[in-house]
Amino acid sequence: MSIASDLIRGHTDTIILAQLLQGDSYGYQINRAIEVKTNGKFGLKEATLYTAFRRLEELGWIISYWGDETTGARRRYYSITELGRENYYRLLREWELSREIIDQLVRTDRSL
Amino acid sequence: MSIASDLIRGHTDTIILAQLLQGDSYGYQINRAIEVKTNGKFGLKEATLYTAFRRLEELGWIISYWGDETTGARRRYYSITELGRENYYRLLREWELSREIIDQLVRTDRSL
DNA sequence: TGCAATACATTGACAGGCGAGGTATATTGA
DNA sequence: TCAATATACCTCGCCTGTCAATGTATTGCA
Repeated sequence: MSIASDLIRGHTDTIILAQLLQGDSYGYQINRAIEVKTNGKFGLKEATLYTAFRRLEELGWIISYWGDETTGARRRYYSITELGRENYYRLLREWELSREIIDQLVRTDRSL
Repeated sequence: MSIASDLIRGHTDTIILAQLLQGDSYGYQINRAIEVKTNGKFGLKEATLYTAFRRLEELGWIISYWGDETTGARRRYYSITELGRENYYRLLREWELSREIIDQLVRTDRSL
């Protein structure tokens, strides 16, 4: 069972920002890290990942630069900005709030 | 601070089904119950609510019937079906799984 | 009389996820 | 040697769910 698109929607930005908070990274590695973290249970689709990078860079939450690989495929690295950091913390709070609300609503309240 | 559309997306069906599991009800009342449950912090938009009813009925997860109000505005009542019940439990399990995964991913893992 | 509350419904715009397709380099093993 | 696999990036267009705006009708109350 994998996570439905609609359940992940709205969290991709936060997930990417959380990864970048650990240090600069590039698309492929970020997705690998996510897969490792979830024991292979989850990974962002490539199209989703790169769409998100474009969006986040346009918002000024991340900036990108090309790595100086002398061998192998080229890598575009991403770095979180101060604005990105601020928004990450905001999104995290929003998640925590909505998690509680959803948790309350998707259950029947026989026990209340 | 209210819940962003993208965070609620994918949960409306589960929320509605959870309400109907408590007994038959109609749109307006279901939304009232949700508002009460969350102390006014959250409510589904009408368009979202009625769109969801159409979708759920088409799926065969709920059925509807007109109430026999002799006074006041007419009410369309909804009832959860056996298929709806099964899917509710499935959606609940999916939420519990995705909640854990998202929770893990939106945080930095300094503590791990 | 006119306003708020109750109650339902539709339309069209919008945004994000993603399947499908594409490019290029390096390694490995049959 | 050369095909397959892994690494690494990217875009187009479809699909789906949310929601603002707008409309209808009834009832009660000031």
